[in-house]
Amino acid sequence: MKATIYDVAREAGVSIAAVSQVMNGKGKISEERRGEIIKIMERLNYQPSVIASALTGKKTYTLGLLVPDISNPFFAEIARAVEDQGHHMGYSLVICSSDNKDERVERYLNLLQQKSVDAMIIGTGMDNKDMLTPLMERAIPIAMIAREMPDIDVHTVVVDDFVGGALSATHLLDLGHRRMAILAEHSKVSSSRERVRGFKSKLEEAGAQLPENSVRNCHYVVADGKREALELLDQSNPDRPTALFCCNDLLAIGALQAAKQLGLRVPEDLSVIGFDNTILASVTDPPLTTVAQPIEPMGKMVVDLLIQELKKESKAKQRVVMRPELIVRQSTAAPTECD
Amino acid sequence: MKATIYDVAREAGVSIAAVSQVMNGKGKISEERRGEIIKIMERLNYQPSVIASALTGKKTYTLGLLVPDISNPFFAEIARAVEDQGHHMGYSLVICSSDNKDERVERYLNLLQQKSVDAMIIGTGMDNKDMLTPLMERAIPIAMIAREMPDIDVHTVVVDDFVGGALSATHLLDLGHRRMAILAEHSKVSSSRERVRGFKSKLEEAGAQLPENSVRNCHYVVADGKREALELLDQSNPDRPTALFCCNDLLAIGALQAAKQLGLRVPEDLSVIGFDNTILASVTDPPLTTVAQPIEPMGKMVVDLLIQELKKESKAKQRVVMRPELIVRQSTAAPTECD
DNA sequence: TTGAAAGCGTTACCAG
DNA sequence: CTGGTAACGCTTTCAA
Repeated sequence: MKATIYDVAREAGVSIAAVSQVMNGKGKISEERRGEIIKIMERLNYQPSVIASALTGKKTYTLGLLVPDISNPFFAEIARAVEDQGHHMGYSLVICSSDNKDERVERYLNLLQQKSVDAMIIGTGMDNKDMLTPLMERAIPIAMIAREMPDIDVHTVVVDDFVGGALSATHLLDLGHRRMAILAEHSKVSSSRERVRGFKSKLEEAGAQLPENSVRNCHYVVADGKREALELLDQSNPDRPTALFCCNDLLAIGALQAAKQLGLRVPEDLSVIGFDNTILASVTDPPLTTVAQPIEPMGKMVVDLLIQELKKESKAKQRVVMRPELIVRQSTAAPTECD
Repeated sequence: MKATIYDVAREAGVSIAAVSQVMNGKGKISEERRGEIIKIMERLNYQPSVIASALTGKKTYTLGLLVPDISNPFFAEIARAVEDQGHHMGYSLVICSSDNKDERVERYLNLLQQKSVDAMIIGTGMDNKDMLTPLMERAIPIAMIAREMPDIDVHTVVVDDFVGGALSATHLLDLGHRRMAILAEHSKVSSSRERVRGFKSKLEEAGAQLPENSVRNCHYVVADGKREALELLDQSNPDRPTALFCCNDLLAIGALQAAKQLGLRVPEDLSVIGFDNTILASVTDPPLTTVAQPIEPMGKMVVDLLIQELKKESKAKQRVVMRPELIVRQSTAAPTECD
């Protein structure tokens, strides 16, 4: 069996208290004893039980990460950034994919609580904001990443989605597009809503108008994006858009596939713009113009915020907004007029 | 504060043992009391502490997943499959990215032990097989996924990598290629070694020969693949290969990028074949011919194997080998002769 | 049926 | 400095 603190104490001929102290560097122990004890710990290959120490009120050194889908490259990249910084600070990560379903969110939230994670990072949307109140009552630090929950006092790390949408609109307008449409995520996703808002606002500024029914809400998967794009690009529609703003790279890929299926060339016949700048954007055909989020800094930041709160070094919840950046690749170009 | 079993007991006017029993459905309790207690638990929003119950010898209901890099789409997809099945069985997942570095593997292995995960899923290679022995001594169930560790008695779920390599070779040979090269992963990765073996064996069967120095070991990132491909495709080389077999999709993407940079058309001037059939393969330019692994069944299988062992329902370690499938897309074609 | 009590492995307080 | 010892929240005998 695994060696316990008792084994070490017995072997060293001291009390468990002494052993505990050398582990935590607390209390006073003679250098001599300390050295001996350490030697014994090594010999026995003693590994203190996180479980036991957590029970006495200490931390579990575990963070929960709730995202819609870890197999979505954007969230996988977020997870990696969070994992790295967490690991760096001595924390490990349990990941949960919610599929944007409230019931799954709730289950996972409960589970993570029962497992006493030290803090929670939430990158998934949810309709019912009350789901977080139990956590807040229990004073479990919470941070949102790439997503917001207004009216709730938690840390938040986001990119300026409004600006990201605006950036895209400006790019498309500059290129000469006037008839555009949007592939948005599920309406419960705050970031997507903001992107749409930013995009529209620039359009209005420029006097351009979105045709009726041209903002499509999709679940965040490729198939949905494709289906909606297919409808939007329906040849029989005289007002067919010349450009599509997609609220994430996956949707953009769906749009690309739809275009290919319809025999539309990108970017000649249709411009497509994505969001997130995941690895996908760099490998598509053609490579995707997209709005980049600074994923790594964002991941690092949430962890820092949370750990700071855990150490009680911080008082107020912070909201940090990072700058998006338009990455122009080859899926956007001036529209070729042919009406 | 959080309600404990004591709160419930006091409120219900019973002993904590009674409460414990209704939670675990053990022992005998009158229906009457049972109902009351349940009511109280709900009223108090009581959530038993996994930590505490784990300390008394029960499980933590947590699985560790060790992969090279969670932001690599292949492993992200694996993680999702594992998470789903785990969640289904009541387990959560802590993920660890090793970057294929033994020191990181070791750190994580220790960490997961200290946190008392119930079992470990390993999808990362390691040089030093002894790292697993402490786990085995402590009887922590281990399963390898998409990777093997010979000489070690653990569950293993892999695709038949040898066959996958052979499939690729056959495809390329049928197309008429004779001069080929390979972009392999780090030599410590068993799956990659097998793929190379399978590929070579078919080549030899056909009397084709790999030129000197044409199996390149790369770390598993795109940049490496590109750099090596650049060398392999060096124009000044009269024996420049007409086809590249890449041991994963990421490497294939690197090859695609190298080809583009050199002005080589794919598949006309160069055929490229990947492995894994991640989402990446379907979106590249051109879409990638690749060998598919049944990721979801594999993820489900490891979890089942492990849980089965945890329940002591199983005796021997199993090794399950699944069938790879060649997915032909547009990155492979007959070579155009021009020597 | 029910409850008292002994752990599980640590931490932390408090006397020596 | 050092060692007892009471928690921590739950499970599990063992009596009653």
